[in-house]
Amino acid sequence: MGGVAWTEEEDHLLKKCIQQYGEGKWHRVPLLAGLNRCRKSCRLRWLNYLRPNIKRGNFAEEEVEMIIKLHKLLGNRWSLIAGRLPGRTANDVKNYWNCHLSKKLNALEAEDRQMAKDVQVTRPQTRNVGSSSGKRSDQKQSLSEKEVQQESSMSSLTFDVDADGHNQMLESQHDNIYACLHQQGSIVSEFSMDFQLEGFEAMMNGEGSSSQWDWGDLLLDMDFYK
DNA sequence: AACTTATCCAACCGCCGCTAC
DNA sequence: AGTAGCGGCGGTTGGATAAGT
Repeated sequence: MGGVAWTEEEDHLLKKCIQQYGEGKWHRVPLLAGLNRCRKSCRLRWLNYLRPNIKRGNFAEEEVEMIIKLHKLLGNRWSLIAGRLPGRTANDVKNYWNCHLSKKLNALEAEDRQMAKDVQVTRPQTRNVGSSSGKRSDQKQSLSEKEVQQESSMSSLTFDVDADGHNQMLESQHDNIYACLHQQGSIVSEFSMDFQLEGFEAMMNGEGSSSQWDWGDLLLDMDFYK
């Protein structure tokens, strides 16, 4: 293990403390519980091991598929991904990804790249980007707190993209992303998810490992959520 | 059976953003 | 505006165990 393993006695003390005082106030937990552990260790032990309804054991096929899809959308934002998998912790998801999926997917991606060499790919171009732009986060940083509050209360982003005779619409309101692909007035497929807007914006700005994300990926994901 | 190597996963560490002062 | 304290997050570590030779 990467540190000193927790004993049953320590687990019992921590559980008792949380039951008595509730979650939060982690800085006080070591003192209240009488544990010789730092606040972070206590929090982690509770979240990853002692919390009720934690699912242990192998990941189901549906869970693995979900992780792959979400990782494509969100990158290494394990807590957000775990939030979509009841009973799974961010640490579990991260470990599973690092041990099982990253190698597997790297191999698959290498294969894809090889195949894509001979294929000309046309990506949809953003035509109308409502209140959001590529520099949205920079703009937001320069806004006053009041302005940010006003903006976030409106937060509706609409994107209208033409590609191959299809209209693609992506809309974000608060914590929800809605996307649909329609042709000749009728919806071909729809996609809806309740992510935090901030995370979505980060993706749009190409921050972090999510920079791989693009319209094509989203449309691919729509199939999954049909 | 004994040893080596690979894999798994709980725990730790350092950083970040937020809040209060 | 600057700073300290906090919760939270992702990356990394290293001991336990399984698999291979």
